[in-house]
Parts: sequence; structure tokens; C-alpha cells
Amino acid sequence: MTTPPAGLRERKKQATREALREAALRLAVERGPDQVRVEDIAEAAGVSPRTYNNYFASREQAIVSAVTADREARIAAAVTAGPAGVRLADAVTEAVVEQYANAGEREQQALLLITARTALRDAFLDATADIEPPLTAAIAERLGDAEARTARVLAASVAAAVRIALEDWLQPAGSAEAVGAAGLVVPAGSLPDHLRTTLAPLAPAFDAAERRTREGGL
Amino acid sequence: MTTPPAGLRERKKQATREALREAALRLAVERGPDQVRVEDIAEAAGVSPRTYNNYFASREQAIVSAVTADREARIAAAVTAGPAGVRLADAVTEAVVEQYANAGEREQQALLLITARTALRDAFLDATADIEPPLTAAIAERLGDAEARTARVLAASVAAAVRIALEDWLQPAGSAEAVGAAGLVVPAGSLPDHLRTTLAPLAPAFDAAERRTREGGL
DNA sequence: CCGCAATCTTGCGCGTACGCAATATTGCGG
DNA sequence: CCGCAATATTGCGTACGCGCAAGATTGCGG
Repeated sequence: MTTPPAGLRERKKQATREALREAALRLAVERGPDQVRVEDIAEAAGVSPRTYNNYFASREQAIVSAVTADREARIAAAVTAGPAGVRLADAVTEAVVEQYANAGEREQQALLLITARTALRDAFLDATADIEPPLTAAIAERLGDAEARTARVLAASVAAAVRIALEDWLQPAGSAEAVGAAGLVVPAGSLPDHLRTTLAPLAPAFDAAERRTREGGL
Repeated sequence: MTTPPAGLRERKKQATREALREAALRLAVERGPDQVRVEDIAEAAGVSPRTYNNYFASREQAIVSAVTADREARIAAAVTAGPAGVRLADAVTEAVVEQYANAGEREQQALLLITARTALRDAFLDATADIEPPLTAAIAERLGDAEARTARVLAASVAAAVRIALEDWLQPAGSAEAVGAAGLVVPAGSLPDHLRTTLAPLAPAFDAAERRTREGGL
């Protein structure tokens, strides 16, 4: 379904996209993110600057996409792969955690780069919205067509929650530090735990939807 | 808290912002959205083009903000104003519905404009994200400091749901039309009902949070 | 093996977004 | 009433985003 042999045309497009991603990340690492112009990336990938913009709508997207790549697809797959026995909320949570936990050598290095510059940070956070469509599909599959709208809302909520979790986690801790009182802040903990905590409040909504499906399905 | 008399400086800034908003909307209506350059708006408001960009980061933002203006503040106020007796989920839902239902003459006209052009439509939808911070504050007030993180996630989820509701509602109905089977689509109904339906799946999450607060507060 | 329709790439041009440094405005002590 | 620090406005320069139309590439049907 995802990749029937596919024609040469499509393969070339993917190759170009890949080349742009790699070039963007490599150059950004080599000489610092601000010293890389679109022109440079395009040249390194062997295409015209205009073509670059046919693939990426902003300078930052290419760099970020080198890290986020096909995270969306993997999350959706992980949800779908989950056994039907477990709570949907848990399936989704673990699928998300899994994808953000397995940070490879290169991802780690890129993350440092991204955290530094605000523009990149924003682009990185915006990229979390991309998980929404595939996640919608995966959730809809479990909830049934009657809850299509619910699936969409839940997927969007998850994306929003993930974004928040990453936002907090990426804080240089340079802000107010301790917020005293009951403001726990927790930006220091491990990312997986942080994601789980942030997603937790949504669980009741998933449970209710799942229950509704079960009852309706009888 | 919101507006102590405030100095001249601040008032002038608001006046400029207001002037830019109005100029942008007026010109967009008069000659069509694509025939308005930033230069025109700035001139009409009596400031330099460069100053325009100190107030709005894109050409579309000014136009859209003439419609969305201080929707954020009003939603937050409506939630806070809600009696403590009603379910938080209902308070939030009704606060949101209220703000989007009361569309004035001018808003209605502007909406037509916005729906037409994709760039404006996107900017309009992106503007829903602005309700998140004030909504977070309003929800946090009801849930207590211990649920600060929950408040943030719920507010973001609401914003995401509202966005989805508006997205569907704005569809030119030019797409697949009937999705057959149980895909109800409903883009034709009234906006208030549509908002309520879309927000409904989040209610259980609100209920759970509220319950937690009550128990913890004992 | 060929031609043709679909699609991708590219150069061009316009308008936009924004960092920077100079200049003007505001409004708080003195 | 005045000077001074803080803040806003502006011009300039650079790079980006993208619509458009011409030219190249792909690959399907004959």
C-alpha cells in the first residue's frame, strides 16, 4: 500500500527530497544554522534554488525534516500494530513515546542545533502537527467510522499535547526556574516520562470514546 | 489588572494597531485581498511599511486580526464568569460557542472574504491558537495549581478542536461531498451546534480533571 | 521505437519578512 | 521645566516564498 515498486519519477523525487534534507542538515552542522542560505542547500543538492522551494516551504523545514523525517508514519504504524487488548489511550501514548525516545546519534546532535535557534525550534515544534493525519487514521480504525470526528479531535489533541511536552522539555531552563508553590515544572525529567505525564489528562477522553464504540458495536 | 489607565505610549500603540487592522480590512474589502500590498496598508494607517511589520508578522495577520481582535480575552472572561456550579466542560464549550456565534455585520462580510482566499483562511485558522494562553489561565483557575499542566493540555486541545470545527465549517463543500456510510460530514449545520459536537469528545477529560481537583481539595 | 500528454525543473520578477543601526518620541526623576 | 534612559519608528539591505510561463523529463499507448 505504501510503496508499490513506484515509477522512476517518484523515486527521483524522493531522492531529491532526501538530498536536500541531508545537505541542509550537514551544512547547518558544519557552519552554523544562520550561515546557510537556501542557495547553498540547493547547490549542494544539485538543484536550482527555485526547486528547493518546490520541496520545502521554508529554509528551516528542510533541516528539521532531516530529523523528523517519517516520524508520522511510524507513530501511526505503532498504534495500528498495538494489540486490540490494550486501552487505546495506552496504545497511542506508547506509540508516541517510542518514536521520540529512540533518538539516534545523529538526531541527538541535530537536537542541540535546533534548540539553539528560535526559528528552528519553532519549525521543529510545528512539525509535530504532521502526526495528526496519520494518527487520525490509526485512531479511526480502532473507533470505527461512527467516531470519525472524535478520532480527528483526539489526534489533534495528542499532537497539541506532544507539542506542549516538547516545548517544556526544550526550555533552556533559563526562564523563571523554580515557580515555587505547586508549580512543579519538571523540565529536567526524562522525555518519555514527560510525554506520558503530559498525555495522561487526555486518557479519559479516549476511554469514553472507546467505551462508546464498544456499546455501539454490540 | 488588564487596563490600569496606562500611559500615552501604550495607548498610541493600540491606536496604531487598530488603525492598521481597520485599514487592512477596509482595503481588502474595497479592492480584493490580493490587490492590497503591505505598503498600501501602512500608508493608509500613516506609518512606514517597516513599522507595519513591527505589529504584524504577515500581510494576512492584520486583515484577520480585524475580525478575531480580542476574541481570546472574551473567551477567557466568559469561562471565568461562569458560575462554579456548572461543569467546567460546559462552561468552556459555551464560552467558545458564544464568542463565535455573535458574529456582527462586519464579521460576516469579512468571513466571506477570508473563506475565499486560501492564505487568509489559513491565517484565520491559525489565529484560533491564540485562545490557548488565556484559556489555560481560566481553566487553571478552576482546577487549581496542582493541575496546571492539565489545564495547558486541555486548553490546547480545545483550541485544536475549535480549529477543526472551523475547518470543516468553512469547507466550500466542493470536496467529496457525501462520504457515504457513517461519515456524516455535517458541514452544513449551524456553527454553534457544530462547535458543540466537535468539543464534546473532550468533555470526559475535563470531568476527570475536575473530579481529581475536588478529591484533592478535600 | 515513437510521439504525446503529464509532470517536474528552472529563471524571472514581485512583494514580503526582518536584522541592524540611526533617529525620534515618551515620560520619569531631578 | 529639563535632561536622560527607555522605547518606538524608520530606512536600508539581504534573503526568502512563490506565481508564472517556458523548457526539459518521464513513461504510457500505439
